[in-house]
Amino acid sequence: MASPVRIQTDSSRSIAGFPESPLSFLKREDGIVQTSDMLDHKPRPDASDRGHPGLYLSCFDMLFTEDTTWLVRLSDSCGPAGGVPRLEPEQCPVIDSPGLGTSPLSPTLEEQVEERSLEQVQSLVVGEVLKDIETACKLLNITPDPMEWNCGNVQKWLLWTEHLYRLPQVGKAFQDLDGKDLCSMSEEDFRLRSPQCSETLHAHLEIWKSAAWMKERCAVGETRMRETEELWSEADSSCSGQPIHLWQFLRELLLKPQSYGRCIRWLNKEKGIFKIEDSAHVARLWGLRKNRPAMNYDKLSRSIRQYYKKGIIRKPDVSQRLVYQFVHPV
DNA sequence: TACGAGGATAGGC
DNA sequence: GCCTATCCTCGTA
Repeated sequence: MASPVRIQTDSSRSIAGFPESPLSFLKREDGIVQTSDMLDHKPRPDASDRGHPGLYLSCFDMLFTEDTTWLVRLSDSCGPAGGVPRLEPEQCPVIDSPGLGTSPLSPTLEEQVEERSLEQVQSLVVGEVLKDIETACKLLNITPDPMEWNCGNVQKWLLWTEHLYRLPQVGKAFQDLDGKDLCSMSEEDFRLRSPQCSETLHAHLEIWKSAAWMKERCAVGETRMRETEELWSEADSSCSGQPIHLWQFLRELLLKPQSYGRCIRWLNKEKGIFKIEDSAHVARLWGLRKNRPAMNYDKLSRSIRQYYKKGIIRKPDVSQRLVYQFVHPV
């Protein structure tokens, strides 16, 4: 299996300085790009073994290591004199592969086809990142733009990031910061507060900032927007201002199989039958959502069973472990 | 050992 | 009062 996508911020150009820093380039020497679905979702020990604070985004499915083969390059070419063309997010990234488009000679047909394929796959990658950030925002009930976060939002994001990358708890080191403070921090600032996790946190924040920048500056693809809005309109509980119920949260996860299909999935959507594939993971997500770090499946399942009496969830006719059924399917 | 069922209690809203 | 978290006992696979 080819190595996963890796994103690296180019330290020679400050991303923190925005706005000239869209998530714009993915590069790899052998010209093979992997989409999120191809990636391993487990933290890979080899990165930490090398002493590299690799980011293994179990949800975002992106990677960050010190390996410079992959590069997220800041584009100052989005438009003349800093102007930004109105590009769809899928159009913004440009694959810059050695041997492709850099030859003084006209590229061969084969090269052109390969370049187009790379662009398409890369567009998928960027699209997935944006989509996953939106999903995380909904689950955490925070805005996608870190600049708008209050201290509580920052803590939620930190919890989420700790969870994604199996980091030690770092919330206390950042408890006095809001989003603006966080975004103004350099990697060195992160290092001062959290020597262990500074690179991971900083890089992850840069991805979020880049995504927020793209969302703001680039016209979001109408199709994707519609799809996203439809998705959320089905199960959006976070916009109502009401506290989310567990059954709503489970339905949210079920409606995003691209993100959570590995931990919870429909067995029979028409009948509302679903299976919790990774009980611990679902419990952790629920704990994150509710700010209950001690949440576990034992407690979550007890809450689910409370729905039996209310007629919201029940066990299916043929009872199976970790399988439940919505009494009133979507 | 993990999961399932359900009683009891506490706390937040 | 409702909802959820938490703790508990007991049973089952």
